[in-house]
Amino acid sequence: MVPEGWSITKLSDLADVKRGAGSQYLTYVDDPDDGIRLIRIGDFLGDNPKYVSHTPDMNRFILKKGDILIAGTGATAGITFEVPEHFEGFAFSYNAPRIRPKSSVDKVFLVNFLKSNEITKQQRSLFTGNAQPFLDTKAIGGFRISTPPLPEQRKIADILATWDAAIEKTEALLATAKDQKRALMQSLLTGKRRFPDFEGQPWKEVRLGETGTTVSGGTPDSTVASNWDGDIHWATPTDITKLTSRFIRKTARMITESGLKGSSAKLVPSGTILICTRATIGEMAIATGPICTNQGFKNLVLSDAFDSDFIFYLLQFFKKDLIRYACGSTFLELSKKDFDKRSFLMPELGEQRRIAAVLNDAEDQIAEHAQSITKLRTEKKALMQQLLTGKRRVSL
DNA sequence: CTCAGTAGTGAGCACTGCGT
DNA sequence: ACGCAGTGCTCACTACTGAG
Repeated sequence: MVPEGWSITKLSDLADVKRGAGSQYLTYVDDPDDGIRLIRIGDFLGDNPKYVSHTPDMNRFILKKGDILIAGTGATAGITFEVPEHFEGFAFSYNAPRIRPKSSVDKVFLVNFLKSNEITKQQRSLFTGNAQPFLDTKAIGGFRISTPPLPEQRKIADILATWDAAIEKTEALLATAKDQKRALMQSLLTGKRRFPDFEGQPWKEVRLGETGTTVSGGTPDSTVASNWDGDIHWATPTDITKLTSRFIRKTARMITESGLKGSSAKLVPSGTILICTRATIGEMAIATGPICTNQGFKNLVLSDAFDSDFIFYLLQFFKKDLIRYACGSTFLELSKKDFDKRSFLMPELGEQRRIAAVLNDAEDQIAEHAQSITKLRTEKKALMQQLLTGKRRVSL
């Protein structure tokens, strides 16, 4: 159903679609000064700069403000990326085709449409390639965009832009909150700043092994079905890296009583700190209930003299010191012996709790902002669905 | 015949599961 | 605790195709 006054246009009529520089054009250089930056799919989400020499051939592959890039292959094929201002003048790679909007379409409207469900639905059927999904320029140019007249496009773009602005503002608040937490950790966990009630009380050097019991984990035999899908939480490092808070409440896989008994996995109580010590080193979480882990962990079951939140923040702050002692050729691993030996200066329980309370507040602030961002994103998505399909019309 | 664009494959990397 | 096997992902090489 096309809303009244709208038309369906192929992307190639609204924008110029070109693949970027293939390997035959690329000469990589080590020194950024010797060339220009090449933007690849990996640069959409994180910075992974690579530089190529700026030969005359490369002039065709230079990004301009307002360009949109799309992942042309791989698992992320189809996701789009707006070229930020500071990417202007960079080159783009063969696997990251460029979409350059023409003047007949509102750029912001188009960007939003390309990010909407309307496009992802179409894309799946357009992928070619057996081993890996591949989007050729013809397929990209064939994306069907339903467009209202320009004034309506602009109005929709304006509305969505205000949501983007709100998201950006909250992201800035989140960044500030994170900075503040870092500063608090720096001053409170090193004893640089003390609370008046505790001033003068010395901190003691404590080995991790002395804070409680260190328990490792294991994997039940995966060929025995009766070991799995029980009601005991069993964590792998992936469960930890996916967390958005310091607490772990559930795990992707669950094991049974017999799986627990038949393996070296051991159940640890609520309040235990689970620390990844294999491949991923230093990621950690606090258990909110009985849980066990695979062998990639050292789990710290604390004695009464230690506050789990405090120890969590302390280890998080001194993560680098844990990583430094990890060794291994295939991948890094921190042994139980080395883990237990690491020592840190710690105050008495009362001061631990006081410090933890301040850091918990800072963490709550961060979580609050992160939640607002998620909420704003969800709301924007719902709004996009309505506005970009013409289900909700704007008044001009 | 040449070359730009296209399609497919595999190298290489990072990570985790699991046997020893 | 150690290291191999397997998986998933991105990047880049290479061969093919068709236009000029």
